[in-house]
Amino acid sequence: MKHDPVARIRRFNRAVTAEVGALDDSFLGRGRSLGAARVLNAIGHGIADVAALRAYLNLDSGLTSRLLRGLESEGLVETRTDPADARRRLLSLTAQGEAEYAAYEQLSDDRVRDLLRRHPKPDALLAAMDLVATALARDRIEMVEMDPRAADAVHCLQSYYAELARRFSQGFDVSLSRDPEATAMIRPRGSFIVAVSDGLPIGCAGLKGDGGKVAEIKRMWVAPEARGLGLARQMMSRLEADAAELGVEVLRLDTNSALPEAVALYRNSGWTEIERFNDDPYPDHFFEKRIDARDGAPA
Amino acid sequence: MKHDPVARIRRFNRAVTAEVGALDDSFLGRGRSLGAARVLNAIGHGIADVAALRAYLNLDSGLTSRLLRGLESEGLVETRTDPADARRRLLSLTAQGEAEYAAYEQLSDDRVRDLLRRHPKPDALLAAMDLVATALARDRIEMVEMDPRAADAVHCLQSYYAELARRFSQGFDVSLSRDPEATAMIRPRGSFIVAVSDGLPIGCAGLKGDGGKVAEIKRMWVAPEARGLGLARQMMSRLEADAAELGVEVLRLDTNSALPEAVALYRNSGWTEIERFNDDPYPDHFFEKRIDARDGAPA
DNA sequence: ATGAATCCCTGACTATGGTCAGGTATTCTG
DNA sequence: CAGAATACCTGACCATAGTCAGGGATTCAT
Repeated sequence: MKHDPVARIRRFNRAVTAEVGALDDSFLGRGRSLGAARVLNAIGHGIADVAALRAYLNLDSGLTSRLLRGLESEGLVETRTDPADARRRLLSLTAQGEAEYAAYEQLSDDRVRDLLRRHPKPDALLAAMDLVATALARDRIEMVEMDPRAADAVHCLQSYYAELARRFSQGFDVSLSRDPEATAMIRPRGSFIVAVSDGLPIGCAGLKGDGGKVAEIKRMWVAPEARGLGLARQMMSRLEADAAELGVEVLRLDTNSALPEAVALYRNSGWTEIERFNDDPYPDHFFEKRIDARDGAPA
Repeated sequence: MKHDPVARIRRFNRAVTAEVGALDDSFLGRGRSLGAARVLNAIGHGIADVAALRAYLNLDSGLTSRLLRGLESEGLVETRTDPADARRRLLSLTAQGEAEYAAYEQLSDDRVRDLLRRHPKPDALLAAMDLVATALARDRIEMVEMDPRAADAVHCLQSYYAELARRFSQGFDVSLSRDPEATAMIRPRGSFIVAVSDGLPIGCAGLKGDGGKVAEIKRMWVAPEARGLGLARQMMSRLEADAAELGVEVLRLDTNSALPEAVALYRNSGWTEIERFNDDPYPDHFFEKRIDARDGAPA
């Protein structure tokens, strides 16, 4: 078969390899080796010491030193010993290094913008790229606990509200819903989890507590390109563990039949349907789950 | 902005680079350098002489020779001089080479199958990959004239029929439509064009003639992931040139209002709407275009 | 305070990919 | 048929990426 999945993915690989190669070549056009360019970029991206640089680029210690010496002698990078630990060395770009870094960024930005500008459906292209990137990097998805007011969290919450507005026939207005105050989803009262795939936030879920034995799960959302990977379940079990740690014994949540995937998830992961427990206008399904107190850290 | 298009595409690049790198590493696990592995694979894929190999892998003549000598001394590749031109050398795999080639194929197939098997929506993933690959390779789309019974052409035609069946409220049955005989779309009576992006056929269009001054455009189709790139227009102008070469003076075509993109294309590219000229049950719009006789090759 | 661990460096070495200048055999062109 | 062009090869050379052993400075642990 000529148009089977394997042939299609190989075609994808060839296209993408050619693209990456072309970008590398344009980097080479700036007269520096790829290794040196990668180091310069890493430092520009905020890698601040030699150990972090080695880990980030997966380089041998000797090679790292040599590349750094090269960039130093070009006047692009400065090193100084870490005042906190004189064995360590801190890295920074000189003014000239910043300029070179900006030039590299420009090269890659130009390619990206050109690709998008020339495409008839840039949004569809971006969505497709997100889908592929998430699929390829699915083993490297991280669950990060953060303040729900942090940028990545806000990004997820806004996507969540936008999706509700799309799905609910009557629309959705956050102010009408019982918006949990941020501090109720921060320790010691609760917690907030964001699923991050290589820097891009692709899902969130919050545990809203008041210090008592009952807490609520709120704001469960997974980006469209990441659905089906079991992320909701993972975030949920993470929140259950957090709840156990915080001494919570009963979890509750409300949801809406316009979100059938969510209702199905709760039904088959140990939740029992209960009576309405609030007067929020949007939800029409209510669930409860009793959790085992685990060996959580004492408050 | 953190979630802007540039950041998303860079994330895509990182994910894909990591994937390509991992595949290269697994190739390296077979104890051969990447260059040698690439040569072995190219020969396995049917590259049959040294010049084609150089062009395909974009290698220097000296390097090519050295890699070939290496593979020869390992007993994986055989070379013999081309009987038709004794300066040329023909390449082939030995039995052992075939086995090694199959092992490399297996490595890459395994990764692909694993990716698809683990993904919740393999069809969506493949469609996304096709979209990205087509966007990246859009400058390398080829217009190939071929027999409408060739595999790539048949693939396009079947996709076309399937799409009509989906779009027409009454469905679509090829046998009811005036299916042009293949030979009417082959020179000297007509021609058939397939748009190919790195091996994948992504569009087709046929010129159906009878040797006279009037011919018809038939079977214009563009794959969903390639729409908006101007392919239909390109194929059309190619067919017009072919028609001029074949001495055709008037082109006609029929189409259906369920295909508004097509109707719009014809309206704004020099076609005039005319009366129904056949009794095919499906079309409801009919167009005509007078073409200039060019300096086409005399039949 | 002393030995172990760490961080980073240097110097020696290797494999690989890549370039370049010929060189030989063959084919094409007029 | 002579000279130009083509196809492939060899040998010399280079830059880069990468490995490895060891060494100096510093910090940690007991």
